[in-house]
Amino acid sequence: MTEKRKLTLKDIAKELNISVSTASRALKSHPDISEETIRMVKEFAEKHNYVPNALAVNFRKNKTYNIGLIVPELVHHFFSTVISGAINAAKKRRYNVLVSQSNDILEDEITACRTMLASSVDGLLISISNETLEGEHIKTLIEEGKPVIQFDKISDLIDTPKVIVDDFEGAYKAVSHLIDQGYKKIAHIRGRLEVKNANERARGYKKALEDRGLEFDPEWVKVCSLINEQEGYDFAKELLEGKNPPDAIFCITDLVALGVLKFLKEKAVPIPEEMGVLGFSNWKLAEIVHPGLSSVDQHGYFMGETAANMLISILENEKELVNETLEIKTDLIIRDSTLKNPSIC
Amino acid sequence: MTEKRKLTLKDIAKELNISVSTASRALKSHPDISEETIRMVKEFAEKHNYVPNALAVNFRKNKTYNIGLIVPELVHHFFSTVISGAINAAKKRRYNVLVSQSNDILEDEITACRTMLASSVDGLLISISNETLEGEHIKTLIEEGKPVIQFDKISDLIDTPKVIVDDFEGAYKAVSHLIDQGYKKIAHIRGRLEVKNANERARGYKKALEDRGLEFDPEWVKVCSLINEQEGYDFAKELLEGKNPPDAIFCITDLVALGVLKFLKEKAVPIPEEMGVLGFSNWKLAEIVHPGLSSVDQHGYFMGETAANMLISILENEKELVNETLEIKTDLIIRDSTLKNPSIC
DNA sequence: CTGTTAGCGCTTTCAC
DNA sequence: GTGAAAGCGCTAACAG
Repeated sequence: MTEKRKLTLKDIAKELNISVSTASRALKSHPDISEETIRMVKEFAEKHNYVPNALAVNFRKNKTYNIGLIVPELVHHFFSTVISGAINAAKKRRYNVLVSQSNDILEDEITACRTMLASSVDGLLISISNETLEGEHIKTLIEEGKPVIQFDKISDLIDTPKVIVDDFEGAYKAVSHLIDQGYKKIAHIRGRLEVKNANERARGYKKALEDRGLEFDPEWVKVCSLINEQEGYDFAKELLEGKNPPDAIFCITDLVALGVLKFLKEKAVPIPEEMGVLGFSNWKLAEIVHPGLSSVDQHGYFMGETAANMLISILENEKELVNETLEIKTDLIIRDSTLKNPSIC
Repeated sequence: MTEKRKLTLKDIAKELNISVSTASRALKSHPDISEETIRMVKEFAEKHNYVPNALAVNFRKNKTYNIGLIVPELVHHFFSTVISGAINAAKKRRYNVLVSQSNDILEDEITACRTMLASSVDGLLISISNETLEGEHIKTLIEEGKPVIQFDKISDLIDTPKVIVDDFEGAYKAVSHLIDQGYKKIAHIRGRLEVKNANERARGYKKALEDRGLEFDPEWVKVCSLINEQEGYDFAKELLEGKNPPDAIFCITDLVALGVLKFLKEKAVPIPEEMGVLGFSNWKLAEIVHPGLSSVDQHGYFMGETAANMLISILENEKELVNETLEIKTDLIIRDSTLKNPSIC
């Protein structure tokens, strides 16, 4: 590194025979300073390529213009979409985003929070790990005066503003659509019992069945733990080979639905005629797979933007910190995997 | 925000009737300080939950322990994998990563670089946009004393250390595999002519054909611009309907290969028997799609780790800044889409 | 309109 | 072993 010593205000002041404070004010076009001095200083600064020392400014102002963002997994279509939205929103307001991942491990999440704090972000956006409950590490951040906003995977035990997807409504819409299409025996491959999003989706599923007076068989609810393709495949097998096989399967996420599709294709079950399949998240793969997978879009990009803007508004004191919860509505994306009866759509 | 005033060294010093410098040194177990003072200070700090003011430390040391990372696109399997690797590697060495994206737009990349500089990262990892050529904005960073490392999408006009994938070798191995499988007329749907990675892959393709004395027809080379599924679909159509249809297609990336597969399935061309299809990048979808898509794995996670470690080594002065280029070898992942002749594998 | 001064919190040299 | 003091670069209150 050439490490060309950087020009400071002091240098400018000395060079122009003015004081440091005058130079500082001139660069900000402070009203006290004469037009001429301002011009002179700015010209000099421009010419010598003066860049204020950000570290010093941050220190002085006690602000970094960095916000932290922690997700369970980075290589994940939904989360990377959220990150993308958050970064773009932050960029517009001259904030940078420090990204970290917990790998769904509490220990890693705690470390990430600590490093964030140490490298002094002004605030934090977090989607918690499956293992997080009380979130002492998050409360610590808040106590240190760093505002925190939770998004997507949240804990109600941690009192912060929240941006979430309306999972209940998404599931309700999805299952209602299956019913509209004429499916009568709808199964649900759900997520873990301790995870809020999974519970909300399951609740939406149940409610839709109830509201429409459809049969419900507890055997139709399967609980994933890893939430991967293999589980989808295995549960599809279990469901189809059970005593009371369903005629549609609503899956906690697209990846699981993919496993279901795979099993059905192997068994040559016609989709959507004899079995409807519906996913959640509307990943790229839902569009790509064959037949196209109907899914619930969670608007991840918008979620990222919203959470970032919320945080920045708080940081800029545009807005008081109230622990509101913002629910983002989902969109049902209908594709071939549930279009048994296209006319009804 | 409650903004509980933070404990400073001065507070500790006053409380314990020692000087600030002693307190500072004690916390670092400086050899000059007596065991007892060290114990006392540490105990007090622990008890009162002292956290050093990172801003002040950074300012003093002229170092932030943040590194910047700019990619063309965040919602992209390969890049998010790289980011994941970089973040995890950085975390191990107590660095944080500031992530930004250029959307493949030069203007956005310049802005990102500027904001990075302003929020004072210690160094930068960058994969440039398709529009970047001279990279004045990157040179500026280097002049400001911030080391930069280019990865994946690089420009030889910008003199920095680089971490890249051995695209030539990857393509060469891929095409050689097709030849081994008995394919004789191998087409290539390639990327843009101005993009280095695309050229390297095309070079590998050509070389493999030459080395094995296979036919080459210029009609077999199609140039993508958007590099998406639709282009794959369209070019597959063109190729199959051409005068001299190929019996295998090597695609610049998995997404394009997916379009090819789609067309072939529609036309009921048996894969791999009558047409081999090979992708590049080994995205999740290659594994998921049916039939499984053979692809070239670029080891994105390792690339991210490598680039981050390289940068941090420079920042920590463990290593001189030499503008070496590190080439990561690819792995050919063979799946059903090219397994015409499994015995040979 | 401009300069002087103090200080942000921490590290580090130098002196005792 | 410990303390005093200077200073990193910038901002801002206060004084003229």
